[in-house]
Amino acid sequence: MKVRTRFAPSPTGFMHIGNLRTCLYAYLYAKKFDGDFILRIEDTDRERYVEGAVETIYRTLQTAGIEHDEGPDKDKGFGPYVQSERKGIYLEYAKMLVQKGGAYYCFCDKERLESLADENGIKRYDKHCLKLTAEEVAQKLESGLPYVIRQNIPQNGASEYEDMVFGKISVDYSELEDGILIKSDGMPTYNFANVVDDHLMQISHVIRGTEYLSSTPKYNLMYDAFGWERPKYMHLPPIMKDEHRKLSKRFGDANFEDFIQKGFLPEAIVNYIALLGWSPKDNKEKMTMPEMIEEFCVDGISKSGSIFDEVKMRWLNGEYIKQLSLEQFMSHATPYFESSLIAGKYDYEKLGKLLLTRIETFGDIPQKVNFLQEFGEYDCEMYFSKKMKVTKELALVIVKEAIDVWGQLSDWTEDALKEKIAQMAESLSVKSGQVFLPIRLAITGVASTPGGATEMADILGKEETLKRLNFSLNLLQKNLEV
RNA sequence: GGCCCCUUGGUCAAGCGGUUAAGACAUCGCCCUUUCACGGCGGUAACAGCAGUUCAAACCUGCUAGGGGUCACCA
Repeated sequence: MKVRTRFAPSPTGFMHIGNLRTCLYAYLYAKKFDGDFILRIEDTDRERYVEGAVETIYRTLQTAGIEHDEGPDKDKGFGPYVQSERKGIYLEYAKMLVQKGGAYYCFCDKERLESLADENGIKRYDKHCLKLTAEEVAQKLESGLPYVIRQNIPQNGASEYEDMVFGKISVDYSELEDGILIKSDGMPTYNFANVVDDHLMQISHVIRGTEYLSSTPKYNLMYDAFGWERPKYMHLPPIMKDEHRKLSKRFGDANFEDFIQKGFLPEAIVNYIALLGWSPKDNKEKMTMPEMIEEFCVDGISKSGSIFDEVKMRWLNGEYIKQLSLEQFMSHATPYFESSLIAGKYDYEKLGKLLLTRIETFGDIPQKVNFLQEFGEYDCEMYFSKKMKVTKELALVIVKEAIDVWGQLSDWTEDALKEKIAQMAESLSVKSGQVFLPIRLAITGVASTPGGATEMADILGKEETLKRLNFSLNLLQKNLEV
């Protein structure tokens, strides 16, 4: 049988990392077995529908590098792929299920349903309308009474199935409710639509979150009642925000497009989330999509939830950035230079060369380069370095010397600047590191810079460099007087 | 609360009855480097607890604890 998996999001907003991972695994599994990956839009809840959400789904899949074989935009004969456009199909099948005894019409109103609440406030339907005779049902239908169609779950027994990651799952029928299959607005609920669609679309493997783990027996009951073959199930553990909370859309957590905005590379995000809840046999961490497809395997999927760690994703992203060519790097980086304080000033490419190995996300760029524009009072304690044997007193001497020596320099190039530093070190009889450190600090005012003293001086230019050296000289003098 | 499921360092995780219990991120230290980084090397740090099965248990069983999921005319 051909492997066919699907990703079936509901268009209720953006795509968070958890959704994307489910989608990714479904894709990887299908591709691993040369199967089809289908995109289906589950929009049966009209109240939660969010304008533009479908576009977000397409966009996200595309930038993530996940290509669907079938979907609303690619009908391969199993469409429509949007549930709201399949309304008639569900009703037809629901009626069929009623015929087979797997479902029944229910006319109970809200008040009656409310009265069913037990001491815990949990309402369980009491099969009240199952007792209606065919004639009574026909009569009520005729009179235009609002109705729903409910699943008829056996009173006794248990349902069992084999989940690909969790193994044997068994649930007692008594735990299951006669859930609504067709709502009073004629739309199916997820519970019904997913079963009908998965069957009609010949989905072989249902891959979704663990929230469905214990309701799957209900779906199996329907497959059985219809006389359909059950699909294989692969339930995935959740991705957590922290120890207790799941990543949630509602809270605006871990939105894929936000990360792109923050300067993450899509490949890095996809690579990272693939590793949340799954690990390849050889424990390799950095993988391309084809490699993931090759390596993907169910026994590598874990059963417990994993906490989303942005720090590690940043690291991985940094690894991806480091392998970019300067040209590729610049095309990503330029917008971030443009949004920084140095927009329109300085040589982006010169900075880019330095930044390439020094940032983890492109979003780091502004704060790494802002000092070029923003220079003023800073903490003189930074001059003190036990390791380099630098003190504020020594720094003062060196800055003074630099103003003198660099000030006379006409050939403002890195090489020349470097040469002068060597000279200064010699004439002051200190190590060159003891010269570099104070100068770098004096012209930048920050502890960590995208490059060394001469690189920074080169980028700043002679005039600005000298201006800053003088400013720092002053600052140091004042600081030492007190 | 009922039911289903889960539990290896701070985090992601390997492990499938016999291991000095991998690796990665983070953290710490050292080295490299002329300063910022990159890089290299090393350290700290884990089987939730208790019983049982077994010559032998992180791996099997049971209980306890903790955590998650579910119990909608949401998906």
